[in-house]
Amino acid sequence: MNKPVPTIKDIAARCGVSVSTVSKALNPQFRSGVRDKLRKRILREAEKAGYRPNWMARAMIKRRKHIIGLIYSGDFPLQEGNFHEMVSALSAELQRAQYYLLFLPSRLLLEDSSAVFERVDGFVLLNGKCEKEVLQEIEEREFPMVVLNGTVPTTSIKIENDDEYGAKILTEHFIENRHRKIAYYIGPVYSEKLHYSVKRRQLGYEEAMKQAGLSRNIQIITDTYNHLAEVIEQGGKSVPTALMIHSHVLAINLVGELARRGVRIPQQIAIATFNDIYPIDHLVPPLTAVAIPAEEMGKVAAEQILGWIDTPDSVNKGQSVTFQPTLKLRKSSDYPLNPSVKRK
Amino acid sequence: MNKPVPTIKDIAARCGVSVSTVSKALNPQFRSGVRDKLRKRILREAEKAGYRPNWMARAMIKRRKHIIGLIYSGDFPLQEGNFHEMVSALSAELQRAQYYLLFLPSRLLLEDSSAVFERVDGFVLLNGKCEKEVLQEIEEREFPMVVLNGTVPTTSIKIENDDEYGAKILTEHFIENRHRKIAYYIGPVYSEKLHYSVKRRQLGYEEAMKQAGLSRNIQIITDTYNHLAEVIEQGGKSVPTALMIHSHVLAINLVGELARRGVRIPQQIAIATFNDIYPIDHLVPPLTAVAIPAEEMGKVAAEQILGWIDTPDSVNKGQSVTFQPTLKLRKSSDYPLNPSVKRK
DNA sequence: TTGTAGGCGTTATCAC
DNA sequence: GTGATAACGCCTACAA
Repeated sequence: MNKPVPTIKDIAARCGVSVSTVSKALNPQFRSGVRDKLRKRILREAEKAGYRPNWMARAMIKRRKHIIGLIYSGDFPLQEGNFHEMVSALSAELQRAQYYLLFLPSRLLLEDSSAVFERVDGFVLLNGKCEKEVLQEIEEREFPMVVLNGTVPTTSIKIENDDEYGAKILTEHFIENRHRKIAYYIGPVYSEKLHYSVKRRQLGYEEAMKQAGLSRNIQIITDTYNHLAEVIEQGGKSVPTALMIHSHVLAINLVGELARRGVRIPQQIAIATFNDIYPIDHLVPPLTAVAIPAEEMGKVAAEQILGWIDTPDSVNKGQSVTFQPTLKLRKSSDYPLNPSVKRK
Repeated sequence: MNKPVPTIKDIAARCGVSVSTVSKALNPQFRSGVRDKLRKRILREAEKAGYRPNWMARAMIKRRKHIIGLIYSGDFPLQEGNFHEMVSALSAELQRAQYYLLFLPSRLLLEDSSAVFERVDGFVLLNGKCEKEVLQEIEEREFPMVVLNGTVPTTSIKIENDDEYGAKILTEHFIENRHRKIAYYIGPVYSEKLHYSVKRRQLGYEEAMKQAGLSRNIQIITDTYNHLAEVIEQGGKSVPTALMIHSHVLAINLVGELARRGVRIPQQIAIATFNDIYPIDHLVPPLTAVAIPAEEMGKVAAEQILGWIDTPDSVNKGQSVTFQPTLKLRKSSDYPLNPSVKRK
């Protein structure tokens, strides 16, 4: 805590040169401007002394704080478990450029926005949830902002995941395995406002079904998982043979219930869901899932925000980078159905 | 983004005084040193111009970055849902002192600790999980650190929750309601390493049982929830009438299963658990739970770390502030048993 | 009570 | 290729 940190002055003194020479030697931007031999000597000396540039002094001159504000609002998205991977990749990538993340519950911005704006060079908005006033101020001030994994009415850069596509390839996977009675299970609908991903996935599902000529088999299920399990156990003509489940939480509950009833997965019912996160691959059987490239998304978010900060003029505001999710195939859906065989 | 921000110089010019006078007027530490009338004029002018002190310039002189590192390691504690409340309160309290939180996955510290140390005035360690090397370096450098809600071998200040006490008052609540067959349900034990709270809560439970002369009724259940529900449904002499459940996740699963089987809660079995978080009070029936004062803990963490930073000498290292949880009584345990009535 | 001047650690400008 | 010197915005002895 109290060790005297060597400054550029100390290094200069040790090498018998001036501070400006040391500064030039240290900053690679001045390719020339200092003799190669001298530069090496200075670098060695700096290394030896454990010199580290004082970022505050640097920030003051460059007007760069090297800090990005990570905004999130409301409760932590507990169920949306890709949060951790995304932010982890984001912070790792930022660190490579010596940038760090400031923790910003959006309330902080509501209360004293100036103090926040003063401290950051830009924002990453998590999950795309944010109060309107905050968004508006960011846009007005023309602050760099990247929206990570969410939809929000803004002209900032957006990093998105193609939910529709994910549902489509998942449905197609079932179709390839010769399933025809494929349903989309979204669980009981308690409120009018569904998470936007519910609709997106439905679109992909319906598109795949239509393309396969299965429009008439489109079925959206809103049962409780207990009841649905009962229905599946009893079987019958209208009971689906494959289930695309909206949330992994719902999937886990249903699988547990089916297991209790002795329903075999995937033989009696093939199952797959979204978000490839723990404990999905530890269930019996492990669950097939649409995985979003969370790390990649975090990384790209970092690149985008840094790009905007570095060259504000050449930034393409309002653009969105969309990622294609992939299918993690596991036991729960691994059962090619033979359509010629009648199922009870 | 590009508006010229007024500096102390501008204010000085407008008032026709020197910068140092403005500085004195602005900093309340110089109670005297400037005429009251002049100070007011300067303050008014500063207000009018929308002056805000440049925190970087200030930080450079004062050697305070006004930034606290929030360290967390490994995966996000999905199940430990008090995270959000704690951090929210922490950041709100820090903001009042113009301090902000830097997001620090502990990996960042492993990779380039100097860069991190340079940027913060102290640390808050979340959930008490952290790599040894990191902890060691923090201690060596004598950096202020507060451990929030976790046990960790360190000499820093700790903010803890008295888990043992929580289990005790919960058990006593059952006892007051004339239960005698009170069990502690911890769920299937998959690995050798149990979360430390499992043991802590067990201690509190056993103590309360002993004090009530119920030592012989102590029962730790490690069934799956499906099987336990079956046992409860069938009833019998050895089946408990009250259940303290270690995790709210387990509780939710069990309650769902019991409901499916038509077991009445709390009449047939009284239930209570830990962590008073969503959706515990939305279940049917709402669940009694031991609530930890998450917000209070976050707030105190802020106070402690700020105190350490402000007056490093007077800090009581190694101290721990322990909070008493409280019982949130709800329907799931609200059923005074009459011991004279034989239960099936 | 007020102002002057030096310094915090760095980078940028312009002489040499 | 190198080195004074002036910023950056603020704080704080110390002098007036």
